[in-house]
Amino acid sequence: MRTLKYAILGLLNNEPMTGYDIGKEFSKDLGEFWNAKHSQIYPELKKLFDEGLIVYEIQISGEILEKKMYSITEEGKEAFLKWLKQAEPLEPTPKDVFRLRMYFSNHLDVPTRIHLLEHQLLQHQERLQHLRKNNERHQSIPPHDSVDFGDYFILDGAILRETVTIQWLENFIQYCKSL
Amino acid sequence: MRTLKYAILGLLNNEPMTGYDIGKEFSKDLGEFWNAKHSQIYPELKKLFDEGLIVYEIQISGEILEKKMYSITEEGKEAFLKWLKQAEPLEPTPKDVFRLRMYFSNHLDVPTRIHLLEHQLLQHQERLQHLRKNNERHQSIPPHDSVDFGDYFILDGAILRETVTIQWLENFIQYCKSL
DNA sequence: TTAGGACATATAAATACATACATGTTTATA
DNA sequence: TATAAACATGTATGTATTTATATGTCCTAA
Repeated sequence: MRTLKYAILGLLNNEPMTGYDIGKEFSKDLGEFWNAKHSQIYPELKKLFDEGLIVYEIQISGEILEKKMYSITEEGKEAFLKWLKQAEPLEPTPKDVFRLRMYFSNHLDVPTRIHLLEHQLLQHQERLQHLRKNNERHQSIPPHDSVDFGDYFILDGAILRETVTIQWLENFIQYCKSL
Repeated sequence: MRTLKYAILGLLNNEPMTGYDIGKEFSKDLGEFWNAKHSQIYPELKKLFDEGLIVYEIQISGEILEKKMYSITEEGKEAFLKWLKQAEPLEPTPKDVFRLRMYFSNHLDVPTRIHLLEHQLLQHQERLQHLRKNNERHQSIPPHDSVDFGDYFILDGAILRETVTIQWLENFIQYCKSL
């Protein structure tokens, strides 16, 4: 599917950046739904360059440090927009180790079960708080054609997702405590 | 992390089955949170056998068709239970191509955006219906130490997840239509 | 009785991803 | 002015996963 390809093209379609910058983007809100390590990013950038979808310009930081500032080509924009417009069949639901564990939870004694659930709950509460904090940035819905719109959109989705996960966990903790 | 290893051990901990059966399990409710193709299952079974965590008995179906009925060993049970009890740090949030696409949605004209959202919505509605149908099997919460408990638990989570995804999509469709 | 779908197992090849190795420079701050 | 954190780019190796290739048998329904 080459999804990373399009993630990178999409970022470069907004503004030129370095491989390092792309890695940083993946640690922000976008990282809630897509990410890659630099060991995947740099080879992919080379590939996209070979395909003529991006170009770069070497910039000097300080005295000698070279960085490659990548930007998207016309061909790259076309490829990106073609991908962006595509309506695709639903992907298989994403893997989730914790839920796999809970699938087998009948083999756990009740206190251990509660402990695992509460441990998970705490972490989701922290993530939710973090997401809400990020969301404060948006005072209202950003203009639909601004770069911020997508960020607002998926942050909203991430917050809903965490909220419902927390509900689910709390629900089952309560049930287990009633046993 | 060898998660597939534990998914398989967990299934065999419930009852002996063949590689083919394991594949079928991954196409049921469990598949909402973990799955693997047979090309991954068979080599993993060989590996688990080499590690002494499972054994098999050859059974004949019909006249000649051999099938390997796998069952878990004591060592396998121990390994499985040890894994099951572990409280682990939150995994990174799962990748989601559609949300990645929507992150870049400011580059789409509004009708295309609505079309993509509605296409996605329809598919999630179908999945939700399918999950609800599966859930009818459970008249009430199964006993906490029965094999059905985990199934009920994660089905409930899957239904909540789809419900909130649909809410999110409907919300944004409405917003886009107001533009 | 025959054809199609389900049952059954396996390997090969390619892609995707994570972890580790490798090597530096620049900037802010203590 | 030293030092730690952030900036910056790459490769190597191993693991995980998907898609394709390969080869059958068994069962059910028309």
